[in-house]
Amino acid sequence: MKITLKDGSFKEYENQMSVLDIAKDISEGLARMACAGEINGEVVDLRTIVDKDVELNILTFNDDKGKDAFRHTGSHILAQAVKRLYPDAKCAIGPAIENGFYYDFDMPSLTREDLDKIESEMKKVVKEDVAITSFTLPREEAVKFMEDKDEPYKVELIKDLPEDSIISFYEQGDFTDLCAGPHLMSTKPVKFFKLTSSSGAYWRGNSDNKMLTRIYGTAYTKKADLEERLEFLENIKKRDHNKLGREMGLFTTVDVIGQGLPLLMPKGAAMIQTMQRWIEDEEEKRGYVRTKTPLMAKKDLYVISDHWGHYKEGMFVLGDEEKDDSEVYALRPMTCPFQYYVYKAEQHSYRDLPIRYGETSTLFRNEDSGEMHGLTRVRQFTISEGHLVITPEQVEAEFRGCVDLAKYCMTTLGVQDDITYRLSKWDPNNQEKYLGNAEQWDTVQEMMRKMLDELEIDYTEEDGEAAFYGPKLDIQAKNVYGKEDTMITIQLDMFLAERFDMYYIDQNGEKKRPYIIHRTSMGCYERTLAWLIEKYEGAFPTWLCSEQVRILPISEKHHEYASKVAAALREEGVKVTVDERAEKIGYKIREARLNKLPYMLIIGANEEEQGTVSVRQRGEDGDLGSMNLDEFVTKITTEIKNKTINK
RNA sequence: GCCGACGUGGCUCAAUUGGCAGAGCAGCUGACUUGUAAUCAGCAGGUUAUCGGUUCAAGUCCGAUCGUCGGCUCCA
Repeated sequence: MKITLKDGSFKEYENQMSVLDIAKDISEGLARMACAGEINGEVVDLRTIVDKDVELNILTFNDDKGKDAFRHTGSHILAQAVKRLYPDAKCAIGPAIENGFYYDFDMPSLTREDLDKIESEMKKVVKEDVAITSFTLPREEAVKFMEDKDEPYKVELIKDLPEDSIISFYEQGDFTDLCAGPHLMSTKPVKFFKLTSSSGAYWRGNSDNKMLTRIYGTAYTKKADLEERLEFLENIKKRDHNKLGREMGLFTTVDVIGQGLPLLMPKGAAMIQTMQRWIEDEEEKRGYVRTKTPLMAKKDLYVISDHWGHYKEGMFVLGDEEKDDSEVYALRPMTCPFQYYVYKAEQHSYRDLPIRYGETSTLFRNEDSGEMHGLTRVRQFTISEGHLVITPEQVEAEFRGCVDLAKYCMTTLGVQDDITYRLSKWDPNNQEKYLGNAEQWDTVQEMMRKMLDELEIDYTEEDGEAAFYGPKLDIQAKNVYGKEDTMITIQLDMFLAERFDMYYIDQNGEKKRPYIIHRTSMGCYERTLAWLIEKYEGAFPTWLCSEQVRILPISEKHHEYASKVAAALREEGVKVTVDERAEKIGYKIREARLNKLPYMLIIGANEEEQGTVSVRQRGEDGDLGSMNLDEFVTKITTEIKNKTINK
């Protein structure tokens, strides 16, 4: 047989061989590093026997899939250690994940001390160099096998597989697990690992099921890599918006005000106001008209839109349905129907369309108590929400316009490389969650896919992420911990116009249903602020800073000139303060640097005499030397006007 | 909502494991009038998240509530 390798070279063998043996034949070094194989693009075990011509790639820890195999073995070592220490624990599942692995057990919750003990036991397992072997059983015997071991979760998993399945197992010493593999040949290579945390997790990710105990860990082939990872985890805490944003005085929370209700402090509010003014002006340039609609409405409105049916639990409802149904109101969780009634207040011709409504819109959503997080998941938030009422012919151009605006926003904020696009589709296996039928969904999803392809946008597709009234293009970003959030959304809605009886009069004088695009330009301002804090570690682009320049007079003698400089800058719209405290210049500079201000102007006798300012930029080597005042004013106003992203 | 950890001046942390709540930074007052990352001195700041319990005695032990965090579930 002929084995073609990744580099194009090939090897010929007379007899069948395992992937590992082929690796050994290539080099002993490669065999030592091998975690798995890849045959014709499919991941296989090192034990897999090759008996015909194939393309073969040996995967090591340097390959993502090799990493997964390595860490998957890590999760089995964890399970073996847990079963030794807690024989009553029942195993559920234990996959490799990005940056590590986890394993779910049905067992009492664990403390950090427990994790340390498990870690020590894992070290023993590794040291024992336990050989890992695999075997298969027919489904029925596999069920019996796991029943005998009293592993009910495994039994359930096997029973879910087709009747005629051959079930594969991996065995390492006193531990055997149901597992599709691949795995390393022994426990020995998994030397450098750490159990990072434990938490609760529902069996099969369903909140109706029992909560299991999940243990998270990570593993590396080199000690230095593990240390680097742990150090990284320690360091990102410093950028966490929830810590840094509070430290910097951007926002705070108060127990008696309540969960998910952050207070934006003057510095944070100033930043959000800057973004809001920018977006509102930009939208106006792009043909948006503004509405200002109520923050609450009678429940009847939400009944028409069917939000009442889908999300009543998530709304802040005022009044008592039992007592007097006509007096039941709810704080608005979205703006759509309000803007629809703005549309409906007048009759529209096809000539009026597209109509682009925008509103800086404060919304209220009664999120579950465990969901709230800093500024990213809150109960009251503000988005630049918009609804485009359009004819079917305009869908493509308007969708393109929305994407363009979104991209413009991301680029201006300097985060264009940190985002991914997701086409959020309905869940065909859960149709009752959505309006309309399969045919309608297929049509509109296909329409979106086509538009995205034409725009050459690289996107993923995901089932079950759509709104109940239509598919979405979601622009996603990850926070410092790698957790993903939606920053911007563009949604194609094919049902609500019908429900609200919206129409326009076409060329023939007939009533027609418009399409509606729901979209945000700046998603949630709070969430965007959080994202910027983490992205820039608090050192924001100048145009976004609540304090762009701080003037530092050397002594009291220069206060007058300092105020003159401040006035000149303020006149040009620069956000400037003067530090008039009787402190040494070194002290003032230190503080301004810790505050991550973009510019400091140091002012003393020299500057006053020559009508200059001594400019210091944020960062190391920030000293820009002496500049004429006019020169600096031009520099900073240009920077602000151009929304320059300075490093 | 579920599992777990945590909650001490504005911030960061102490309090010898149940025995007088304390320090640094920040703040205020005064002196110093300063040239590119911390001048000195003094003052003030607390019902230890809240409520209840155990105890001669509670920041410390127990319970409830509120909040924060790590996850799960959810996210129009």
